[in-house]
Amino acid sequence: MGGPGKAKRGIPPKSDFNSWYPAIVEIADLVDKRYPIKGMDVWKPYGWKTMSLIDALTRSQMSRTGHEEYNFPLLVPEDLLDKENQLVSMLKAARDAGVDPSELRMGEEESGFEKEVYWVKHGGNNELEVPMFLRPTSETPMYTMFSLWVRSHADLPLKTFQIVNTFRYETKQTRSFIRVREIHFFEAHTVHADEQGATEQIAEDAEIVQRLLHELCFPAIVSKRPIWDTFPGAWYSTAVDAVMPNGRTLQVATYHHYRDQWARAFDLSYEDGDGSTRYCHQTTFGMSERLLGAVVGMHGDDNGLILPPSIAPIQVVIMPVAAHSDANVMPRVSQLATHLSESGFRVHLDDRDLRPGAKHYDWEIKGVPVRLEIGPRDLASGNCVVTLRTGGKSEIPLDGITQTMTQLLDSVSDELRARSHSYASDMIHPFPGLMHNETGWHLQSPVEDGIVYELAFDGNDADAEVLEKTTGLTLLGDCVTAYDEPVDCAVTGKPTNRRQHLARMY
RNA sequence: GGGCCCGUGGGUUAGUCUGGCCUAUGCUAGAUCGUUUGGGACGAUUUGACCCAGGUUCAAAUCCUGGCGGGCCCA
Repeated sequence: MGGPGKAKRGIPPKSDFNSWYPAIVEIADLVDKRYPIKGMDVWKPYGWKTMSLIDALTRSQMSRTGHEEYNFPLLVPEDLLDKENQLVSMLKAARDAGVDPSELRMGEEESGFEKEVYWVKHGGNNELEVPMFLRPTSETPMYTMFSLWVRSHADLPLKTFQIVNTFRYETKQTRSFIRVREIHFFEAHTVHADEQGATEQIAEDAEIVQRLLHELCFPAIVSKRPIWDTFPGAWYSTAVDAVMPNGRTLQVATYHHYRDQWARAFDLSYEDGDGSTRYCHQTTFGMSERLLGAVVGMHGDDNGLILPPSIAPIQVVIMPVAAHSDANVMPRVSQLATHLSESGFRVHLDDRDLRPGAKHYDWEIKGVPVRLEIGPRDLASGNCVVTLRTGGKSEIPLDGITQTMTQLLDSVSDELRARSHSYASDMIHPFPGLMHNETGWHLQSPVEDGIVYELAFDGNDADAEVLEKTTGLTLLGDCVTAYDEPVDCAVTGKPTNRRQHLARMY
């Protein structure tokens, strides 16, 4: 039998997030994890459509802001890495010369991506003279070409993007959409005449992210990463972190201001109006299927996914009810499906010969925002029965159904935003504070699992390590919304407006 | 980087410690037929598994070694 309280298709409760998440991505038919390579899932049609709709939102933002889509090769010859290494050592020299050593974290990687790339060393049976690697990101291949394309100030700004697969040889535990080896990656790369142009681009990126988050219906913490977490070659990096239900943060987007550091390494320069040669300034903006991971984690519940209407492959599922008892039901239902579909909604007609309950559960697991049913009773009354995935069931008139549908979908989006905003802010608590005595630094009260802590922090790297060591958490960096009034720094005690967060990161 | 655990039909699970009675259990999913159908239907029939390679042994799902795959914890 199985009453209402029973486990449904083996979905663990969402409160057990570490079990719920991996189960739901497969039960909802987003991916199949059984492909025999760790961290490489098969995208199934439902998951791929959802991701494609996220990509479509991204593409529309790119088009609105004048970026053009490119598609660069997957393979990169090894010798191009030399330029990247050159850049890293240049930066290191610059740091050693001019940067306060307290801002540097010891034992930093010098080799960049080298340890986490996949190598192609053979062509057929022959060993390649120049080995190639699979792109972990596309700075190297793209900037090689940019330096050929950019000649004069008239070529600038160059605003490009691509949505491609990138590869990283992860050795840590992988999770669908969150930590994978083949990454479905969006990367925008722009080239500007000067620092100001690049800075404006960063502001545009920030705005694009906010628009996307609005459509995906969840909030995020936007922080300028600490120096030691800055992307190699970047002047500074800004990261967008979603707070997942278990309190861990998930970095869903980053944008980097490179100034002219990469341009110097790749000899990317242009002739200015006055005939002088200048180095370009660049930015990068990256996102991935982690956006989908955040959507899944943020909105789902014990019954399955809940997809925001903006990216739901099926926005409304229509099903006949008791069609066996009235031959007029089916024609009416398919007519309605056609009507809604022609009005621009993503519609699915579920005319499978199953009992209604079985269908209901199917579409709940898949997170379809609106379900619409028509049976003999509705035929008589001119109504249909509407159920929202966020809750609530009502009868509505079939007259004016397209306007009603728009409102219903909007109300689902609004409800998702309200839920995720209140949930995320519930998970952010004030930092309990530190005290110092002869045995060192101690927390004034222990940190809880699954909580993101907010604090004022104005210290250097050594101070940050105190925070990270005592809490076991990671500092996200300077939140873009600072405190209005100065607050005492959690370590140094100096008043500061710098608002930061400590969290366990994915 | 260090430590620990696991691998049985599509999914999940019993059996592994103590080798034989395993021709491998339950649930779920799948197939066929019939009865059903406004929130997970029922009956009958049926398909389907010991990760791979070695080793120990009269005998290996079970013990040993390695590989591959998966998971957990700590820095």
